[in-house]
Amino acid sequence: MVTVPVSDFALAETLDCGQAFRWRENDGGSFTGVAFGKAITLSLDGGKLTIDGTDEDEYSALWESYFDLSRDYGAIRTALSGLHPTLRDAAAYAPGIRILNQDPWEALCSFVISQNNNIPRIKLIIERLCEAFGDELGDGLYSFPSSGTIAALSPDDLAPIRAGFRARYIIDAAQKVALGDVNLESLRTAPIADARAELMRITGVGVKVADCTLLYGLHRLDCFPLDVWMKRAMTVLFPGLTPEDFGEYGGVAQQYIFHYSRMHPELFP
DNA sequence: ACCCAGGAAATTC
DNA sequence: GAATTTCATGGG
Repeated sequence: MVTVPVSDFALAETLDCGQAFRWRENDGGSFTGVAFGKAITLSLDGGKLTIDGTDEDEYSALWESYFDLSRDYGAIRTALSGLHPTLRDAAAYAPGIRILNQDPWEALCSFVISQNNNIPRIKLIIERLCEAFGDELGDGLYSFPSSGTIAALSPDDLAPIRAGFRARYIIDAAQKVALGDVNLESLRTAPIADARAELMRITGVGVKVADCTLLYGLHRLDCFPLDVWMKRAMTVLFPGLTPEDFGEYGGVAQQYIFHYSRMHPELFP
């Protein structure tokens, strides 16, 4: 168990805003989930974050980075708020959002599953994937299966998770990652256009899934994924602006806007 | 029986 | 090449 002071961080805003799919809210507002093969429970009380299921060493090596706790999101929010009044409103609506440092393979696989799908069902498919092919961690929790594990499967093997037409996409992604044909780690520093093109060599990965992988899996904070919600939001709330106009922290802006738009569907008749 | 879902591939024009 | 159709599944 570890307790640390935090600011600009809210559990529900960060863990249930569509960037990660494996965190569940418990009674009382704590969250339980699995990342990098470790299960933890988080609670936040008066600016103090408590993580149950870890220790100081693991916190420093993993969770501080996973939750991006050493970055000054207050400063990012201030900078973004000056760009556009509606962006200021969106950032003020959920000021506790942080962009997670997820495992790149998990992010890639999750956003392949996300295509033409809705968030509740995305979560169900991913949970079935983990339960069937991940390692059991106790308490009904499972790790996300490695690319090597999935690479050895056939579409028939994946039938029980009911991913539909995405099954063969999942397998192609796993094979390219497991064989090193696509080197995810090299995409942390590659020029963003090259990184996107490399990901799009995978069947089932287009611009949107590639950008989500770069932002949520490789922490490329300038990536600005455009899904159906964001396209609507750009047309209605930010006419004339492009993703590039949001700058080096465009990905953070994107997440503020995505969450704000999803919580205010009445803005989009 | 519709329609849609954090899209992308396959087909058609 | 750009526009349209199809893809598998579940929920409303």
